Amino acid sequence: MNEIAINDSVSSFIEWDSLLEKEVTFTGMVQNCRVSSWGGFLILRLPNYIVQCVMDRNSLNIKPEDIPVEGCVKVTGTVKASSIKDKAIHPNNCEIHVKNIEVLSSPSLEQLPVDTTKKELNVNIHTNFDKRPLTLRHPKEQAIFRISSVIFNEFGNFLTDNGFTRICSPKIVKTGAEGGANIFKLDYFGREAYLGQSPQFYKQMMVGVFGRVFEEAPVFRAEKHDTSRHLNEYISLDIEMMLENGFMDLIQIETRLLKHIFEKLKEKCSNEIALLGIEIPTVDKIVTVEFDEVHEIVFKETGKDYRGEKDLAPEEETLIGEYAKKNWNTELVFVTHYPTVKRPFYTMDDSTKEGRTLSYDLLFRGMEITTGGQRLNVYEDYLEKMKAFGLTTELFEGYLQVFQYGMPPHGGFGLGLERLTSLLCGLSNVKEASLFPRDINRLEP
RNA sequence: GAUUGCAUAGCGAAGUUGGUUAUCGCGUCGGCCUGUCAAGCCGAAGAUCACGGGUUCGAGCCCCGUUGCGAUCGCCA
Repeated sequence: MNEIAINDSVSSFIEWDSLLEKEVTFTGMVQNCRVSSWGGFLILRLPNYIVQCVMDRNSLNIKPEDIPVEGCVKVTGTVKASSIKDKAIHPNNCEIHVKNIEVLSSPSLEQLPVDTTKKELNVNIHTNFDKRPLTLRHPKEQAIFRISSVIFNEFGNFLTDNGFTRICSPKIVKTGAEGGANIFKLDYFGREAYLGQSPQFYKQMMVGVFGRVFEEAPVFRAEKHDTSRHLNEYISLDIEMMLENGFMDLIQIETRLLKHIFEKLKEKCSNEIALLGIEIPTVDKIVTVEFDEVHEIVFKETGKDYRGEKDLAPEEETLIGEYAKKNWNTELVFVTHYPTVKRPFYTMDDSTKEGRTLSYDLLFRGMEITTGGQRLNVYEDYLEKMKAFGLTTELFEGYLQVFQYGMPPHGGFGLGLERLTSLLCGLSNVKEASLFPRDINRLEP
């Protein structure tokens, strides 16, 4: 038996200012190594930092040219003040003057398949994904996923602070949220099962327990879409809550949530924001527009007549995004009152507007990032609506039971993490905001 | 499922009307360089032009097929 004292030796946050002129030892990966006759510069990738080391050939135990890019090294040296221009390097106000470098490991390849040492990665999206374990090491790729990580965390932090309880619903399910189409089938001990396309049923059931719940988890879509805004597996940021004032409660809380996330991004990701050269919006108001109004605005502005269409075309979303930026000074537009026929059966109709629902999409920079709305909460209403939609109730018994037990007025929304990340980071394809994207062609790495 | 485009060295690209040895940048390798920050300078190696067939005196380039990939639509977040 060994009794070991607990310490913080694995903490990875470094008080650089307090280490000035002091000797330090760090283990890191070689991001880049620029060799010169007098020595050179070693750019070292540490947890949370990319730090510059200075090598003086005369006082170093090894030759700088023997240090391999993407090798792992243990360096010992003294922290000195500095002023570094490279935005990928942080901290940029100090550097380590090294005296000892131990190479712990080296790549086994003679030549790495892509060059991660330059300012831009400069690869096709296909190569980028094929060589993902390497390409993700590029500072700009790292930045995307640090931003994604903060969004994920702050989504949970904000909701937890506002009385929501985190839930983890099953991903192996008996039925999909829409009735069984376009979902991945799998063998479950000889029975047919599916990968969950949405936590919808479970988060509703949990509203009956906690009143306010959220979940951040993957969902699976078997649709053969092949576009720059679709993934077959993505992270869905979901909430579901009791409503006091109808579905406007959802729009209020989503706006406050995004405001919180954006403010935290500015606070925690200033290096990444500067490196990517992106702008995080300031949220200071809510702009809503009814579904039918969007068709009218698009018609008035462009002459393109989508009136009578039961959904928004991607072109319309882009146009209304531009229009909102120009005329309403906002990048976030809530489009409300979508047609009943285009919304799932659990969506509540607006009793004052024939054929329209108490639901909305949130468009950010002209792309849909959220669908939300008020749900039916009376058992008989479900039976009626499902009949009208041609759905049999048998497959949904496990779900529908909750409405027999009594349910409050409630609603929720789902936010696509990769879509939000890619729009914030100015990426041209949502897959670039997925670590290891799954699309119609890609199953690995 | 539909429309459209692309495939040239490890990576990213150029290649004219079909014409001799396929060009450039990065990376790699060798040499040089006292502070870089997409480091710099000199040199070298590296290509079955995706695969199969066809037209032609001659194909990276034109045609057909196959495979792989990108973009767009439907659908969605």
